[in-house]
Amino acid sequence: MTTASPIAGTGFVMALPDTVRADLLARGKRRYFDRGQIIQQRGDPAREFWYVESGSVQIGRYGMDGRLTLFALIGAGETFGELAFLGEFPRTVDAIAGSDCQLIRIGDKELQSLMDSDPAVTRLLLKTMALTVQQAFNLIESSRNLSVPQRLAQALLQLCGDQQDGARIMATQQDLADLVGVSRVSLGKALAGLEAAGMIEPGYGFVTVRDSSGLRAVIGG
Amino acid sequence: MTTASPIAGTGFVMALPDTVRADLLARGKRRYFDRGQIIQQRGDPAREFWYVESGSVQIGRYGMDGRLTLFALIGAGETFGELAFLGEFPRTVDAIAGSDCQLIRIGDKELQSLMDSDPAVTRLLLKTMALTVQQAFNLIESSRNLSVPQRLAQALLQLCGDQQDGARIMATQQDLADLVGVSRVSLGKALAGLEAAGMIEPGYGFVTVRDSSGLRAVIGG
DNA sequence: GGTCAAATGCAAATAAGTTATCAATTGCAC
DNA sequence: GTGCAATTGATAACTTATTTGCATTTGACC
Repeated sequence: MTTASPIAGTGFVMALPDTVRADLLARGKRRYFDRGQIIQQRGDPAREFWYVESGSVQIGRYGMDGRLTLFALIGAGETFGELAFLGEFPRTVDAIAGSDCQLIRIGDKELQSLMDSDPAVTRLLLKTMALTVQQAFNLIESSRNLSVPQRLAQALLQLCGDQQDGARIMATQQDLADLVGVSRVSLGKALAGLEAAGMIEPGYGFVTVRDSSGLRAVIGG
Repeated sequence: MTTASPIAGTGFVMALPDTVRADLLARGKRRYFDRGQIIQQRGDPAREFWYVESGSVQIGRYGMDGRLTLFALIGAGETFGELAFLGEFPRTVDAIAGSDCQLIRIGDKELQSLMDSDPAVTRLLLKTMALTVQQAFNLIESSRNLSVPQRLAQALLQLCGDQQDGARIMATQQDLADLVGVSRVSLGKALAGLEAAGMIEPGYGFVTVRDSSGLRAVIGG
């Protein structure tokens, strides 16, 4: 599973110095969640944030009508939940395990230890959060000005991260539809279009990226 | 002019302790911008952020095709530009004076002095940014799940802030359309709907809010 | 008060996306 | 292999919003 999130998930931990990161991962408490299990809900007190060691997590909001507004698919190596934690307010988004997954909990104690081992951590957090806001702006802008195929291309590129062509994105069409913010029907059409252009190959529960530069071209023009 | 921004503008300065704020406002350097004048552009180095003393500022992105994606209308008492400044990256949004306005510049020196006079400022900044992200999420969610009249009601409520009924929002229908993210035609229809319900009165270059609780009801159901 | 640009109002044609169904396919568990 | 649930494919009616073009109104300025 290789994912890089559009927003809400960050490479904060990845950006840490090697020794600091190793120390964190060695000492952090691991927790396991089964697919579909709720990790956090809106309104919960934010006593920690999470590092995803394996598996994937869906970040979004489940409306009272069952509607899902998905903000991000968080993959291995990324963190989530630092916003409410650092902002000291209750969770404003729901998090659900997208697959069986293994997380490392970072609470006050661990964060303090992090800050002690590297004074630049505070600065890094600030930057990380500023970046998150920018990505949120990008999401708003693209949802207003780009067509569905363009937004899909954008989402696919973000999900396959730095991977070269051939990356397999583990997400159903419904997942992608929720992420892009359209119906499954519309997403299916967009997928078919990109497939016809030879840029991707849809599978059962996954999508394989064949021509990432082609996807970039779709967004551009 | 009374505006409270949907996102990108914050009450950071307003949240400061009285004496600290007074000190900042007394010592900060004022700059004046004429309506339509460019305050900052994407790509500019971010050497400061701004406090709006009077007037209003439009925050958004002007696409190469002339399209505008408006993220916020910043009014008096709010700040903007802290994201790129604190994140230490170039501006990612354009800022244009929405009316003749008077700003106070806060650069490294002023921020340092702020932090010296109140150690809680860093924490406050972090919270401020986390809140901004939440507001961005709200914007994304509502643009996906709410109808145009609902989004318009939401935008109007945010723009009139804590004002009681009777608040006059200085914004053209085109401004509102850019902010809500729809065409002027669609916005006009939504406005007409709210007017028919007696909640607002459209004017020439402004909108008067007559029944803010009615607007809230529109969003809710 | 006359002029002019900005802002608003209006209508038809067009485009885009959604909802609601139902059928076909895939892959896992037994 | 056989069931079975999850996923994908496909279609049609419907709703919503956009685009385009032009007419009208408003308010500032001379």
